[in-house]
Amino acid sequence: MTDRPVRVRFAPSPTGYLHIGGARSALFNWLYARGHGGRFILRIEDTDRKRYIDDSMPDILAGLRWLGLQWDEGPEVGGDHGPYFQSERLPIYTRWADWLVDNGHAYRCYCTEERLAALREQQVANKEQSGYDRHCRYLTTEQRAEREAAGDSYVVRFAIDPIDGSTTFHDAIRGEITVEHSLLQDAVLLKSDGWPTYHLAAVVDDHLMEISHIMRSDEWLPSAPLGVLLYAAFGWEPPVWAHLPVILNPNGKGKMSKRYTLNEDGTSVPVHLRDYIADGYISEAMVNFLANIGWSIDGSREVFTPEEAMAAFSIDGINPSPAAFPYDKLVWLDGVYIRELDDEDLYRRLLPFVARGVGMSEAEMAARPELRPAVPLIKERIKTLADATPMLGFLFVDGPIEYDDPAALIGKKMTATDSIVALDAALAALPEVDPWTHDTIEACLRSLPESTGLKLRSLLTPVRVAVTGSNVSPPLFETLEILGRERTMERLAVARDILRNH
RNA sequence: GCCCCCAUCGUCUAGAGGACUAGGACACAGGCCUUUCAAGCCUGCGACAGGGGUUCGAAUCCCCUUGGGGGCACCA
Repeated sequence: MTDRPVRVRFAPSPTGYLHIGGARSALFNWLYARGHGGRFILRIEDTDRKRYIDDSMPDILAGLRWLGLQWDEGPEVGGDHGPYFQSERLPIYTRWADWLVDNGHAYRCYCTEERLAALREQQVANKEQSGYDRHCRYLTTEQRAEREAAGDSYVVRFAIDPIDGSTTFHDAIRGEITVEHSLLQDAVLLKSDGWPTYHLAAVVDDHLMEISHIMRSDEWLPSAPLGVLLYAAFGWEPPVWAHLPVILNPNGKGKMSKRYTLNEDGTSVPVHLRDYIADGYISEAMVNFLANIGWSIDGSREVFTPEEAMAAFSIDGINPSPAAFPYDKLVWLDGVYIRELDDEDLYRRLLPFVARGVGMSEAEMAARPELRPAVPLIKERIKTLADATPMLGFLFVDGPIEYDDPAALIGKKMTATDSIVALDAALAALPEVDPWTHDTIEACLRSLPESTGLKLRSLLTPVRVAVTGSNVSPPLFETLEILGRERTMERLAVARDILRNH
């Protein structure tokens, strides 16, 4: 069963934005395809018209592309096993549903939703096992004809056989798994609107698209035997099954929700890939990070390329246990990748983030001279692209900057007078600096402690706060060079005056 | 409630009966470096859920308990 050409798929349903867990499933499939000379197929499972969301599909495609998970067949790419939207395959499903009915593996069920609801209610009240009672499975030929003549709507249900049996199949990650048929019910295959349910559509498509390995989320595990039974009823060669462990909330409680979840400290952690993109994580780090959840390249490496991952990836190397989302590691890893970027690359990625952060257009930001030289200064200080804005915002203020708390101008273990002395000294010395470069500035400021009697730290703190508005900043001398002499002098003077009137 | 799955540091993980004094990473703590903050380097803290077996020998195999997760739709 593994000697078939490798063809794997990611089959999202356009009912929401690309979920971080979905992204991981896609990545694992992609890694497997790439590592085994196989094909990675993208199929859109849009058979639920009630939950369909318009901008979901574009988001999913954009997310996969952002991660670099190019699909070999699917939307916008085509392929010879299409169409790749289930909504365009309806005749195929009805045809195979009819085939099952004709061959005694499925039957038409005319039960109304009201009857089903009442049945469920009764079962709950009697504390019986809930599930369809197979009422329509045993209808006589006459009864069926009557229903048909009346034009009653129906669904097609799979006839689980035997009713009291069980099905065992092999999961490539967990080994043998057995499920009692009583849990499976006579599942609906075709809804009354003529559209297929997941069970029918996925099996038919996986077969027709010649999918060799099904790697999908854990939550399908209990119903996997239904798929196995369906393959058997059709007489088709089943694929290799592998159920990926779910990703839990960062606190380990419950799977990552559909929307937002709480971090240990009560802050929210995004669950959609688009939010991570917006927060300034870079794609290379995200791919590496995702590959480390439920799988590892070996016991000692955390950082590796996609090429290394695809070469090493194997299904039986997947850890079967659910994993809490290691958010802190993502932050760290993103910093690692940012530090490895060359300055020009990082500049290009930073541009839109900083522009938006300070309220400029990208064109305006691109025209400003400050950002490019500032990149090497913040490279090892940021964890995400978005971190750059609070760190560099002061460079893009043209007038005087505001100090939330003038007391910040006074360093620890310093007096207001000390700060005024420091600022006056800088104000007096800096005009002499020529040319205005970080090392001439540094030489100038380093000579000041001698005349003022202040320590270098005490001298630089008021200058730093005066110029950047914060006691945390990029390296000061380089910062002053980028800011320019004029704005530097202006801010020092304003700060000194504030302190005098303080 | 019933069914399925899972179980190594706080977290992500390595480990497929002897190489385990249980390795790596994040986080955390301390130190070095230092113009702030980072980055970097060093050190430290820290786990085989519990109980029974099997075996000369168990983190590794089996059983039970406990805990966690998932599933029981005309959703995927």
